[in-house]
Amino acid sequence: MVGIPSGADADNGPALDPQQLGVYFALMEAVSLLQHQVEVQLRAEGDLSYVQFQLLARLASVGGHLTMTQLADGVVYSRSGLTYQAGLLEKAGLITRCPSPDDERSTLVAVTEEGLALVGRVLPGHVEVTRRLLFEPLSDDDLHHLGDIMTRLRDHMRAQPPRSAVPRKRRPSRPSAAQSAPQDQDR
Amino acid sequence: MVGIPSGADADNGPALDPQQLGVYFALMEAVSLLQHQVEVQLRAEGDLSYVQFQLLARLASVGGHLTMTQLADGVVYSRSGLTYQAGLLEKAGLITRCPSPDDERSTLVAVTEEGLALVGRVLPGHVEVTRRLLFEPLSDDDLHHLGDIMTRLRDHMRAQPPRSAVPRKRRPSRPSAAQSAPQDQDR
DNA sequence: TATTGTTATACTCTATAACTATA
DNA sequence: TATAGTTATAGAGTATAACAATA
Repeated sequence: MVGIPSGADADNGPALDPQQLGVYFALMEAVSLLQHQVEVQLRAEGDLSYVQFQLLARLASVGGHLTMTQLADGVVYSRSGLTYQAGLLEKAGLITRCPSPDDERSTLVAVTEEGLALVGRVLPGHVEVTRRLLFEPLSDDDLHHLGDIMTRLRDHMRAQPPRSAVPRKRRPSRPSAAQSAPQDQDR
Repeated sequence: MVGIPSGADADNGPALDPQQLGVYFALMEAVSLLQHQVEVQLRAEGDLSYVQFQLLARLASVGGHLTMTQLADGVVYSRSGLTYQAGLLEKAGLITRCPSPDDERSTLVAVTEEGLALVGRVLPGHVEVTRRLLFEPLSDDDLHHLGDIMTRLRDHMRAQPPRSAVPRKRRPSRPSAAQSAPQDQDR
C-alpha cells in the first residue's frame, strides 16, 4: 500500500515520505478494523450503531439534558442526520425529547431509564472488545504515548477551520466515479 | 465523554479504566475528524470516496492486475459492495475488468492511464491534508512511536479471528433502535 | 461441492433544501 | 434577521440471498 507511483507523468508536488505514508495507512486501517469490530459488538449486544451508542453514552455521561445542537457537537452530523437518529432512539424508548422551557426553539434530550440500562448492558462487551483489540498488545508506555499523541491530534483537528480548509480544486469536471457528489456538512 | 455511569443498578462487569477510555475516545474522534477532512479533499479534487481512492491506490501500487478477491482484501467489504464500487470506477474509465486467462472464474482488475493520472492528481492534496492534520503537530519521535504502535495494532487486529470473536449475546431481543439489524460481512 | 463474481433487492445513513417557529 | 429543529427527498453505500459459471 506504500509506494504509489506518481501518476503518469505530470509534476505532482512534494514527494511522499514513505514513513509518513506508512504511519498514515497503518492508522487508518487499524482504526477501521477496530471500528468494524466495535460495531459488530454493539449491534449484536444492543442493536445499536456506533453513532447511536455515542449519542446515548454522551447523554449518559452528562447525566442530564442536552439540546440537539449540544448533542450533535463532536458527532460529525448534519442537523437532519441527528434528527433522524434521535427519532430512532426515541421510538425505541431510549431517549426523550421535549421543548426547552428556557428557549422554546430548543429541544432537550435525555436518556431514559431504559436507555441507561442499555448502555450499561452494552458497555462491558464494548470494553472487552477494545481491550482485546486495542489495549492488549500495548504496553503501559505505549498506552501513555498513544494517549498523549491522540489527545494532541484531536485538539489540533478540532481547532482546524471547519471549512475553507478544502484545498483548491484542480480540475472541475470528469466523468464522475460517483454519480453525483454532495459532500458537505452543515455543522 | 469519559465517566459513563454504570447503567442504573445491575452489576456491569469489570470497571472501566478512565485512562484507557480516554485514549480510546481520543483515537476514535481524531481519526474520524481526519477521515472526514480527507474525504472532503478527495471528493473535491477527484470526485472520489475514500474507498474508491483506496482501491485505485492499491491497484496503482501493485502496478498490475489484481483479482476482485485480492482487491477486496483489506478493504472491509462484502463481495457485492466491491462489485458495486468496481462498477462505478469502470464506468468512470478509471479501471478495467477482464476475465482471467488462468482461472476463468476470476476477474482481473487494473488501473487505466486515466485512473493512474487521477491518483497522481489527487495525491498531492491528499498528502497535504494529512500533513497538515496528522503530521504537523507530531515530532519525529511521536511519528516513530505512532508508526510502531499502529503497525503492531494493525497486525494484531488482522490476526484476530474474523468471526467467533463476537462476544456472547446478553439479551436477544429489544424494541430495536434500528429497524432491522443485518450486521455481518462476508469476507 | 467449493469458489469467484454478479445481480436483485432492501435498508441504513447522510446531505440538501425548504419549512416552521422562536429569539 | 438569525437560530433551533424538523421534514421531504434523493442519493450513496452496504448487506443478504439467489444466481451463474468455473474448478
